[in-house]
Amino acid sequence: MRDLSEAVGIRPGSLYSHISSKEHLLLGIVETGITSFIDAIRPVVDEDLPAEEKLREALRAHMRVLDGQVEQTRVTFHQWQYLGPVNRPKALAVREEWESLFTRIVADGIASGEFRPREHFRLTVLMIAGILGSATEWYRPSGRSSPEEIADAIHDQIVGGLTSG
Amino acid sequence: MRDLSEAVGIRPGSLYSHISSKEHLLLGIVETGITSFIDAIRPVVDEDLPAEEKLREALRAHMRVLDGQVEQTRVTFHQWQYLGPVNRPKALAVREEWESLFTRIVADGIASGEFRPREHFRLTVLMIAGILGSATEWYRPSGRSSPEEIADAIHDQIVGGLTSG
DNA sequence: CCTACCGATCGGTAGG
DNA sequence: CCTACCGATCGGTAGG
Repeated sequence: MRDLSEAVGIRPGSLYSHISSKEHLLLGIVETGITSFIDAIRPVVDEDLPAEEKLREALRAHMRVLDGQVEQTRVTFHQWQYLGPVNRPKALAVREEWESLFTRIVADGIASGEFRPREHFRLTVLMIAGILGSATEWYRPSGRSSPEEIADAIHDQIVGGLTSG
Repeated sequence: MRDLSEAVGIRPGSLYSHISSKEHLLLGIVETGITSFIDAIRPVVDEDLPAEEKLREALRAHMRVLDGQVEQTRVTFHQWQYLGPVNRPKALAVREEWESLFTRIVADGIASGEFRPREHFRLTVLMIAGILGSATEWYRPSGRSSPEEIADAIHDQIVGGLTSG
């Protein structure tokens, strides 16, 4: 909180006329962080597109948002676990809403026959979420690959695998 | 450190006749943690097997080690970032050694023609690492799926993708 | 391994 | 938004 107050140019104690507690501030960062991903991806999910295209556009939307807020996303994806028993469930609820968007894309794709049926279908979603979560760590906005290039490489890997394409 | 001392049944200050500092203790946990994965996976990489089989066995080895030490692995994969500038590079070096095992499997598979060539080949390794890192969060040893089942589902997804198999 | 303690830092508040 | 401060907790040490 001292670092924070210095960054915004006020005294440590004065922060508390803007926020109610350190933890509530963290919750806010996490909630608005995930919400920005949800807002970017949901329109894609609602579109009338083949599942494969939907997944590609959803991944692109994700990477574009990440590109614009890497630091907040690092907090969003990894620091919610330090919330207390009152606020952690709130953060988890929003996170599950985000995950459910990918669940819908994959489930619809299987239902329509575009994707092959999978025994551990929930695992596929966990893997996509895991890849995007880890991308938060290694993605650099200043890197040589654009958000879209990275998104398409992820898409290609998830859809085509190592053998086909 | 107070929690820790209580858990082992000695006074807080007495910990320091066993360890030199809190951070050095963390480094030890991280280093031995990753090393146990490396030790389990390296023999597989050195075997004479098709790349696809190598990847399957490496993933199984990983999930078996994870199954035996979930808590230590959570520290290993996520808490090394809290090490200072002196010790973080040491932890990163071991982590990169772990990652390099998967790099070799994928690179060999591409070289032998078993896997299709990929533009962003390093990305594939980052995705595998990301999936295994996230598995640390959702894997439950008491769950209905064995380590091998999970490993094979991950293998199936990475190799076959969503469409072929 | 214990007793006793240190200085630093933490989130947060009272009163203006 | 500031001054001034609180009690709690932190990693760690001296001396036995």
